[in-house]
Amino acid sequence: MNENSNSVNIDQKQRGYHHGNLRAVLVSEGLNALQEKDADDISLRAVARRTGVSATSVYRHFPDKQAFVEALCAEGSRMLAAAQREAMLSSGGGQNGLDATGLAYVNFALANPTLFRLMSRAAPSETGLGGAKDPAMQELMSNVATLLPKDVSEERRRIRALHAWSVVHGITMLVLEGRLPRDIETIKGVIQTPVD
Amino acid sequence: MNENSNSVNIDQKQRGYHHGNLRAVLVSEGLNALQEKDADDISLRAVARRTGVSATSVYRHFPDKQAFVEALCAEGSRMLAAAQREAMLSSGGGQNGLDATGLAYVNFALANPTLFRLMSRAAPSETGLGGAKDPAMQELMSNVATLLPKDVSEERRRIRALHAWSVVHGITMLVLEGRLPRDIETIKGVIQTPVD
DNA sequence: GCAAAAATGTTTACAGTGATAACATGAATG
DNA sequence: CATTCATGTTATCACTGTAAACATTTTTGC
Repeated sequence: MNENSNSVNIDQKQRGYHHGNLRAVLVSEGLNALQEKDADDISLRAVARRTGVSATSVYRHFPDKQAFVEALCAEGSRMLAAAQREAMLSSGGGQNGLDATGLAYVNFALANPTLFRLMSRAAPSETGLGGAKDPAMQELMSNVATLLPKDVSEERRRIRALHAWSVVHGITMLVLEGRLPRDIETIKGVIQTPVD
Repeated sequence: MNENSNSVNIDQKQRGYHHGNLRAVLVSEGLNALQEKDADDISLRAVARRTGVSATSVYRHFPDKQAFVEALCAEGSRMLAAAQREAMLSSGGGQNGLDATGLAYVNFALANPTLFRLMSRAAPSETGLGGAKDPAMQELMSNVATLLPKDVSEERRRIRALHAWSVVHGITMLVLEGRLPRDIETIKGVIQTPVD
C-alpha cells in the first residue's frame, strides 16, 4: 500500500487526482511545519493546505490527528536514535561516549524543539517509542551497565541508568522551556557531573 | 456557589448580574477542571460553563487564554513552593532536606499532572515563575551551596544546583509522560543517587 | 480484457474553539 | 441623584477536528 519510511524520500511525479505519495509527503510537510515553530500546536488543515491537498484527505491515511502526530513522533525518534548512535560511535564509547549521546540528545532537542516536545508529550504506551522499552533506552541501560564495577547490583545499575536519563532529559526540558539559558558549556557541565 | 480550595478563598454570595468574584472563581474552577484531566488542554468555554457564566465573561478578567493559563500556573507555583518549603522544614534540612524537596516536587507533579505540565510548558519569561530567578530556584541554589565544601568554586556550585534540578525535573517528566512506571522507590533511588 | 471492488481523493457540513464588538446592568463616584 | 466605569451578556467571526456523501483512479477476480 504505502512505503513511506524513515528519511522520507519524495519524488514521484504529481498526477492529477491521485497524489501517489500523500502519506509520506504529509509527514514530511508536517515536520517542516514544526520547524517553523510559530504555533506550538499543529493544524491538520494547515499541513494539508501547504501540501496542496484538501483538508480531509489526511483522514485517508490517518484515523485522526493523534495518529498523524504519532507518525511525526516516530520519524523524530528515528532521527534522534540515529544521532545518538553516531555520537556514541564517533566518540569511542566508554564514559566519554555516554556523555556524547547525552549531548546529542540535548542538541537534537534544541534543533527540533517543537518536534521534541511533541515526542515527549505523546503517550508512548501505544508505540513503545520513548518508553523504557525503546531500543534507545535499552542501549542506554547496557551502556551504563558496562561502566559500573562488576560488584554493583542489577538494581543499582538500573537506578544509575535512570539517573543518567533523568539528568539529560531534565536539563533538556529546562532549557527548552526557557527556564535555563541555552548555554552549551553549562549543559555539558551538568551532563558530565560525576556520580558516586 | 462554590468555595473550593486552598489559596483561592471565595465566599461572597451570588447576586444576580454581577458575580462579585468571578476572577477567583474562574481560576479555582480552572484548577478543578485540570484535575479531571480528561482533555490535556483546557477550554475557556468549558471553564465558563462550569462556573455558570457566559463564555466571554472570561475576557473581562484576562486579556486572552494565555493570561488565564498563566494565572493557573501562578497558583500552581505557589502550591508547589509551599509543599517544598514544608518538606524542607519537616525534614531538618541538609542533604536529607534537599532530597525531601526533590521528592515533594515529584509528588506535586504526580498529584497534579495536568497543572504541572501546564506550568512546565508556559513561557516563564513573563512571570519569572519557574525560571532561574524563581524564589524556589534561588532557594535550591543556596541549599545546594551550603552542602558543598568551602573550596568549591562558585561556578561548580551553580552546576551542581542545576544538576540537582535537572535530575528531579527529568525523573518527574519521564514518569509523568508515562515513559517510566510510577514507582516511588525507584524515584527516591534516582533522586538520592550521590554525586561526586 | 473488463466489470466489480477497493483505495484514495474532493466537497459539504457540523459542532466546538478563541476572540472581537455591541449592548446591558449594576456599582461607585462626583 | 446623575454620570461613569466595571463587569456581565448576546451576536458574530474565522478556524479547527471530524464525519458523510460523492468522485476518480487503481487493483483485482473472472
